[in-house]
Amino acid sequence: MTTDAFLADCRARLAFDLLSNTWNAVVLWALRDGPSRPVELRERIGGISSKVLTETLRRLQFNGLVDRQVHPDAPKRVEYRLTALGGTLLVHIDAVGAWAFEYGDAVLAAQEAASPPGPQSLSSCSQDRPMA
Amino acid sequence: MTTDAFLADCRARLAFDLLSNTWNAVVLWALRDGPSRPVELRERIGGISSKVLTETLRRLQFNGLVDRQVHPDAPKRVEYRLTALGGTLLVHIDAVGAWAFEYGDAVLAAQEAASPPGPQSLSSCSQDRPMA
DNA sequence: CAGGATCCCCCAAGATACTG
DNA sequence: CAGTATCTTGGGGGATCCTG
Repeated sequence: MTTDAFLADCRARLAFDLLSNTWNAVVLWALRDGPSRPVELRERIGGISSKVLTETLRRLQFNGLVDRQVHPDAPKRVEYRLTALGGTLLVHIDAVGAWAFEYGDAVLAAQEAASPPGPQSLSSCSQDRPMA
Repeated sequence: MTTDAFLADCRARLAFDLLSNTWNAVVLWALRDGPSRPVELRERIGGISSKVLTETLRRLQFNGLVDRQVHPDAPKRVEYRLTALGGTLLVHIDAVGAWAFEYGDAVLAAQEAASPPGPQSLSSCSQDRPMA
């Protein structure tokens, strides 16, 4: 853990990569309250297209974080749920979510302090999530 | 937290966005052991260009997570350090890093189990970090 | 409703070169 | 060594249409 620590230490990177895209964390978070169907997830999340949701779920599944189940009912019924592994990661995602609740304002304050004088910038929510 | 929970709940999103790019988390992590100069960070991280490092640091600074200090020495000397706010987030990033140490193998196993028969795929590290 | 297939756009991130 | 300026690209992610 001294010189070329990080490249060598790719284990940690692996996890960071897992969270370094727009939807993985959000979708995992959306699965916190139990198995859900895609429609449910979509309305719960908001602003994610069906295509992207599927991609994300498949990606999570590929990494062993999510499990897909098809109930052979009359109208096909699909459910996604966290795997045990996914559950262990969710804990930390939750923690980050909680962090946001506590310090989100501080971040927004810093952003406003940093950005120019622009008077009417305050962001209540919705559209304005400026930069990564 | 019922219907349109997540969009409303943009606080959490704000934090997820903070981690939803390739370098933010890694750089924060690289700052865990105290103030560092860009060169140090670069060699510690590995694989990040000077340009991208600067961009990342500036972005973190913009969000109030990192602090930039210029020592007016003979050869200009710049240091970046975590802010108090950044420290509070680092805790959780650390947790994710630790998670990776514990469950990284499980993820890789899942990946291999999922991908076709391909015999010689085992990834020790280095280049092969397949997908997000 | 689940989720493929397509087309398209944009920008994060890489490479390279230059300044103080 | 710190940082900026350009140019380029890959692919994530949006929109739309179509199927079982």
